[in-house]
Amino acid sequence: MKDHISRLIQQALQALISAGTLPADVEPQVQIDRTRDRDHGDLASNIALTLAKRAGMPPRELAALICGALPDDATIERTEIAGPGFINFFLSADSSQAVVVDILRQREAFGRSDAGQGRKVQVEFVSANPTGPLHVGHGRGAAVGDSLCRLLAATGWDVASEFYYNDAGAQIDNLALSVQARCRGVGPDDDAWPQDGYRGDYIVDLAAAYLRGDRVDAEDRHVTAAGDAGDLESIRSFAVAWLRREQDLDLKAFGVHFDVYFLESSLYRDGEVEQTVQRLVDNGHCYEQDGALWLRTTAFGDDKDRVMRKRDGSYTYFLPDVAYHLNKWRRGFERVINEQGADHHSTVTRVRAGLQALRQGIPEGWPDYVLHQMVTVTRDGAEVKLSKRAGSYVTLRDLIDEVGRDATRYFLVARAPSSQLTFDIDLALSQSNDNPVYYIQYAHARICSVMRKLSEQGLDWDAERATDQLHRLQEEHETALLRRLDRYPEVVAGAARDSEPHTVATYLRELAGDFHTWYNAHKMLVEDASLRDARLALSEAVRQVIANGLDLLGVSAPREM
RNA sequence: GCGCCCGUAGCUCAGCUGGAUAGAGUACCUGGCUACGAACCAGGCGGUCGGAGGUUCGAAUCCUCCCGGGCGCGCCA
Repeated sequence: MKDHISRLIQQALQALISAGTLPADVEPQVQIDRTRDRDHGDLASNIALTLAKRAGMPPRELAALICGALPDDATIERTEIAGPGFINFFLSADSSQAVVVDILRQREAFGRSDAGQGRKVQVEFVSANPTGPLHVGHGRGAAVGDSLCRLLAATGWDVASEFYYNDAGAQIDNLALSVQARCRGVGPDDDAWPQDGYRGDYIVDLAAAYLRGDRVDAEDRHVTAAGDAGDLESIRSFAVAWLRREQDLDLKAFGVHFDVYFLESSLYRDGEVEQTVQRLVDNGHCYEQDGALWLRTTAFGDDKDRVMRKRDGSYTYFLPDVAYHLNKWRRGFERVINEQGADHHSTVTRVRAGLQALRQGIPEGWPDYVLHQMVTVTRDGAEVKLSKRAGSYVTLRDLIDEVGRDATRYFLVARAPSSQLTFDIDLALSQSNDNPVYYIQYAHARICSVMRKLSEQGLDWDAERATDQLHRLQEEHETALLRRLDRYPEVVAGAARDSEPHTVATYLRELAGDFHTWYNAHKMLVEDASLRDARLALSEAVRQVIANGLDLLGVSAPREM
């Protein structure tokens, strides 16, 4: 609807330009806003305000000219010039109810678009190293990243999700040593326990599984334990596979899928790290100092230069990161979104600087980053900091087990990633209207239930009768509900464009609220039977949009609760 | 000290690339169940948008400075 009005204004402006009223070189960016106040109509444009100066006339005068030049169109009931020069559009009743027909025709496709035009986008998220169970922060990354994938797919992008992990660095050595110590009966509090060794009960389970000679089949690797506590190499590969499997199970329980698991070690194996160093050196951006090889990232906006190759000859994590992103670029992703915890924000400038230094024609702002802030978990008003299994942090598994997948996903995605998030376990558990996810799911279940009950009484609604009655849905609550439904495609498009899945969560809470309000005012059986079909059609449209929206968040839409 | 994020109603948070009288939930107050889901609804109370300047027709939104909180500043990842 917004686009439609926008086109009409464009036509009016063209007409004014042809008539010589407006200079020919104006390039109007027509902006249409939803009005907040019903008195201001349905849609409003500030076009006259922004063009007034160029046109050399007062905004209200220009607004009147534009209104006069608008082509005749059935969707516009009337226009009004208000305030400093806004043009308010009052849409005809028929046009606002048309959204119901649209939704019922398009079903799952309602809200989807082809904005991405099949272009390739990659979303990398979670990317936890296999040194322990996933924690709440990973959970936030998983919820946000997966919803981004769903949103991008829904808006016409060719999406690939990816999980990147380091299976060979110092952290993994540390893990292997911890498990080895445990295999030998050493405890975390003993003197023989490795420095900075991993604590947490999972090390105990891991050691036991290793000694038993378990076989692990993870998403991307399969390993059988040697069972020999002296074989550190074997322990290492087993521990990595074992923890990867545990993470996979958590992600699966969370409803999150990855198309590709990318190993940092493969960059070394395939020579891509070496090639990257060589190219950087050849491009003249490197220098040696204190026995290390540095990259002059300050030439690309970083605040200090970075070491690529340490004195001992090994590479810092920074270099494989650059090699990894070059690899992504070569795979043809014109858009890449890296979803990470904000504690890694310093890598953003660094990786982009490294990519610029490669001179491969990679755009300056590539790749995109979505950085999420910290998550704190509270119960009974106090912060929860520990879990038995992981020791020092709350695991994703803890939350899924305690409050369920749906509530966990909703809560972790419902806030802007840039804001810190407090996960209130008591709220997530409560099955009441306090809890937004239950409130939304309840609306869906309630509609299904109503349809079932009416069907049992032989009162199924009829699409033709509904279409005939629709124009009579003009009561205040129904108008609000219809307007809300009409906004859904814009919400989805905006959430995908700006990488802000939380706007979908907010929208659904509001839609559910509008529905409950409206429904309670119009019980279908007792109210005007001549409107029943239209009202049931509207209910079904609401149900469909809730289902579509929840699907984008990876939250289920239950038919009964 | 430097960089990034945040500061909006008592509380938890929205506020769409600047737009009209700043919104929602919750809490609190007042009303509403012989009804297809009351897991609900109607109304009320509640904010100098952290502070001060600036940009402009217009600023919670953009710029500068200050205050407060978080995170990061390693030849760790």
